[in-house]
Amino acid sequence: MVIYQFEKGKMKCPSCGNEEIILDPARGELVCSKCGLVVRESIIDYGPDWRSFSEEEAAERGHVGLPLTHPHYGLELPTEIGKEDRDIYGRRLPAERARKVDRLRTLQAKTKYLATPSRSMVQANMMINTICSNLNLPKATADEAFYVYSRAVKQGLIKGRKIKTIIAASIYIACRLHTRARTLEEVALAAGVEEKELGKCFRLLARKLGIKVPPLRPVEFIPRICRALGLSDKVQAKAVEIVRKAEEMGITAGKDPTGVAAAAVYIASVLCGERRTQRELAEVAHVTEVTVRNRYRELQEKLGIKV
DNA sequence: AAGACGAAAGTGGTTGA
DNA sequence: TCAACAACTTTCGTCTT
Repeated sequence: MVIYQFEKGKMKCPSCGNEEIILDPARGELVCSKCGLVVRESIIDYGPDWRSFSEEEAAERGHVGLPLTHPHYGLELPTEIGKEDRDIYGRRLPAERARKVDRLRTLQAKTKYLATPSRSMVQANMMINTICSNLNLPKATADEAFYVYSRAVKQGLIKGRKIKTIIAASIYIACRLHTRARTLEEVALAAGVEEKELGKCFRLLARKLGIKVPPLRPVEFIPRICRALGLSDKVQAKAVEIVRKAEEMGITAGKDPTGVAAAAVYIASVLCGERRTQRELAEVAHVTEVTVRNRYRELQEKLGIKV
């Protein structure tokens, strides 16, 4: 994701009117080529900073940059008005000034209290971070999850439900939004909640918060399946190619994406001479051999692949 | 003997009346 | 709310390597 797109000729130097503005990537600044004026600063590319050769790689590697949210309530260093009515030189303040300062002090104490997050929010944030790190999710995804969770709290979706389940659902939604595929099963296990409950809660949150959750795609699972079975990049690339064709033909809709991914990897492993058994594929993809087989057969028939 | 294959029956979730 | 439906799972017998 590039949040700032620089195009030549689209910008003018406010100082000299020069239209050639150049980007200094090291400093993150746009600079006028003539007079050197910094036209724009703090330009940050939140996209990946490695080259990636496939969509999955891009997804795996696209976790660069600071998180865009700051759910660290109560952790920042506060500025406080001192207790004594003295200026920086240690002189007593005049009575009128002292009254004002005192008033400010009182106000600050109140706002500080208001700005302090509730204990439960801090706890929720900690829980989210713990679960996310167990799932090997980057900080940015954990922050997204916290954001979803806090919206759920604001909308009063918590009462009557277990907090843990809402948290798990928030994490699951964050995964989907960040295309870092995790199954309901995995998130449920990591959070210690029932998968069924999690599914219900996930749908509820998505609906009530109006979050459009992009559908799970088989490609998101391929790198992890390949890694689990020690398969080469070649197999991975082949599997991606197969899935992409299948998607184009519309034969993946409505099918369990993990099953499709497993079948594609199975075919790819055979084609590349790194054969794994259907059983192995089924195991790492958490589906049955039969499902692998059915998808495999479909892919083979519809794509005309001979194994 | 292990792996692959496929049929049959059961299960949980979605959809539309 | 209920029935129909598609997809997935379990189970099991047979075929292939």
